[in-house]
Amino acid sequence: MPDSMRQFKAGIFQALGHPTRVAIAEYLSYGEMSVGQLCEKIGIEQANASQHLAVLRNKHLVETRKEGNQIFYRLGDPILGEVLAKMREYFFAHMAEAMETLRLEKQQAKKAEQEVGR
Amino acid sequence: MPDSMRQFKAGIFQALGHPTRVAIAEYLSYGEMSVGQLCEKIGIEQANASQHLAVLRNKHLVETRKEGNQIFYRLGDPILGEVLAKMREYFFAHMAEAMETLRLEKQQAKKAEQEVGR
DNA sequence: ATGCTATATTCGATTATTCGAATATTGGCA
DNA sequence: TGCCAATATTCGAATAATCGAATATAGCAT
Repeated sequence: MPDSMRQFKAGIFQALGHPTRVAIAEYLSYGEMSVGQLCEKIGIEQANASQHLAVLRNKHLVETRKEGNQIFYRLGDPILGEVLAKMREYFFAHMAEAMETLRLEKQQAKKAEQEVGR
Repeated sequence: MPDSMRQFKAGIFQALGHPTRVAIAEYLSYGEMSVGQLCEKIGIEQANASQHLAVLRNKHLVETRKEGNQIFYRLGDPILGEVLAKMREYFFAHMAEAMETLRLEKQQAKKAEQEVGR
């Protein structure tokens, strides 16, 4: 496995390595959506959505369709939906640990805050 | 899907979002390996390997076993191997495009270098 | 043309990742 | 005990990712 392939795969993982982009990918795995719809569902600002969509576009993970004023996004390959499904499977298998991880991270964030404020 | 779950998933993708860590995960998907073996196979320095392994450990993606002087790593859950397999599938389906993406990125990197040097 | 709506891009400040170098830890062995 | 090999951690500098604000573009209606 040459390094160029690893770079390619890592690039895809990295593109999915942000909560907002996971949310986008999951919504799109159920069907296409306009940018506005994604913003509303996820609860993010338009510019921010565009930026995250640009990341996904640059890796060719999503494709677009123009309809009048708006742009509809969809997953570029259903395999990505399967990857997300695998991750869901993993998530449920590790639910408890997941919660623990998140708790610890939140706790550490709080501690760091305190240290700054002190 | 609450945001905490997305954070958890994104954290895992992000952990896999580096070529070296993809390499580590792929080697481990075939069986356990000591740190030294990983270093040799991948061609990285010991300290660097330890840092990347720490990232994977923090997300509980790998587990360890001590044997005398050395520490053997393995994937924490075979589902991860399946995720990697899906990615391999994706990779082969998009081989040509993958090469193009990498070419473009390399090209842009070169351009950025020139601009700095200028 | 003007204006309006949806989306994209650029900019700058902040924060997070990454690497190598140096240092620490741990286990076995003389 | 002292030493060596394997692994981990810390530190600092360089690079990359993130966000909001501002600005740009494109399509449609009047």
